[in-house]
Amino acid sequence: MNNFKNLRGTADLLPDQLIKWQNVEKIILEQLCRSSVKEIRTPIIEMTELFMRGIGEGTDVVSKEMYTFLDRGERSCTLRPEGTASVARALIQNGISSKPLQKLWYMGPMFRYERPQAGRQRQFHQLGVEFVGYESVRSDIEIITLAWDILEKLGIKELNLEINTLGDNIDRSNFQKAFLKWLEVNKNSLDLDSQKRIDKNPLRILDTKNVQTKKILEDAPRLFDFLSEKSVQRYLNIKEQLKLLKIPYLENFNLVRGLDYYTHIAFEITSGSLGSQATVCGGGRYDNLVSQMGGTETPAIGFAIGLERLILLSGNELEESRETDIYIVNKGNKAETLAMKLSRKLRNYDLIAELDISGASFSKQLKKANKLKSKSIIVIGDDEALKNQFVIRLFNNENLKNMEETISLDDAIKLENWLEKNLLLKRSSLS
RNA sequence: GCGGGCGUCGCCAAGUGGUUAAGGCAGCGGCUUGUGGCGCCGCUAUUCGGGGGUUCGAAUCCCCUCGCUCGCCCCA
Repeated sequence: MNNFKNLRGTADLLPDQLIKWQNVEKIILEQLCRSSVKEIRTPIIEMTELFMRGIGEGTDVVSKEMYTFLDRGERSCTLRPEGTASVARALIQNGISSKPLQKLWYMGPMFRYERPQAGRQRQFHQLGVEFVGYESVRSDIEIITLAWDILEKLGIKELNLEINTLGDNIDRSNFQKAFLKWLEVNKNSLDLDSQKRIDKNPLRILDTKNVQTKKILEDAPRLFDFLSEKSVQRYLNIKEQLKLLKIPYLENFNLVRGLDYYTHIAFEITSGSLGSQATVCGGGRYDNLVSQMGGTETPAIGFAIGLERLILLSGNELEESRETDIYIVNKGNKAETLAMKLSRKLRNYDLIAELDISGASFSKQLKKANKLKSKSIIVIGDDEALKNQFVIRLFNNENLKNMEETISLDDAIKLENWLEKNLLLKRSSLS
């Protein structure tokens, strides 16, 4: 067993699985298109510095999960762990002030160096959507609605939307001061993990999973009490609009999220049926990221959906692929040439026409057609080829001996009539 | 980084110290070289993740190692 294997935490996606992926992606893309969100593609590797500054050095993602290496020029490079920082970089670099309002999406692989487990891999895929330049509450709502609708269009049930607000920078630093004071007093009652976070990233202590710490935190100062009037109003406004749109949500004051750049609204959509990796979508507002990275002051909001988890949640009705319309059985020199010409012709009708190129016997080719559940077959041997003809026949299991028809290669009308009658080909698609 | 579980054919899977390692699915060939469902017949692991040890003898016991998987942390 000295064969090659894929790297830990990576996965091959085989043709059978990809049917579902493609169907899911198609539904997503349609919804994005209808919402007038445009695609952006950025490189999957960036200089390490970008993520350290963009995401924050104190975050878990940066401090212990980055897939980082030196390239041949000794530059530190990192496989992107998420998309937002790259998008911000790309916009700044390409002149954000000339296009101050942009609704963007991207889809592709992301990398996080962690121990893999159910619903978590080192290479995984995300759909990300970013509304850049938008600061209104309506853009918050539009983003949440878009995420919600995509999940709904995919037929996913039993989802929970959790929301929280983190306020703006000033709110947060006011809270942090008070919180740190409280932490000093209560430090020793916290679990070890949380103690370590006091210096690195105190906010994250809020969403600890440690039951003991959770209980103690109940007496800690609350971020919400430190919000300015304006921030509170903003949050109340969001809740009101969600109610108007009948999008159910839960408030979770401990929802902090792992990336440093969030401000105001933060949200997650989770599903109980995903096991311990419950989050399928996470997002929030990041009004300071662009300016922090050297761009002009630009508010923005976005979310990311984990595609692997999404696939896990979507129903198996999405596993069905388009069936073969016509399987072309052919053998013999003349027949093979004719079959090639014919297959190209048929594909112009937007039919799935599979040309058998195995060279196997007629019997084998027919068995293959049967296994593929092809709706119809065409048979061409040299006998037919000599007369420039082929035999076409419906191919279903109820009637073994279906009526077949012999058609001349040049008789387009007869062929089209047959296709229209038997394969429900629409006249309008004929060319 | 830390815990638990598991590694027998492409996939599922029996075997738990004794001559040739069940079976099913898939694949290939045939019955039927030019006409498909079903059926029947045959083929497909000198080898049990890898290495070492114990033993007359190991897939089965011991040690090491690698891999997978689930959970913790965190996230998509």
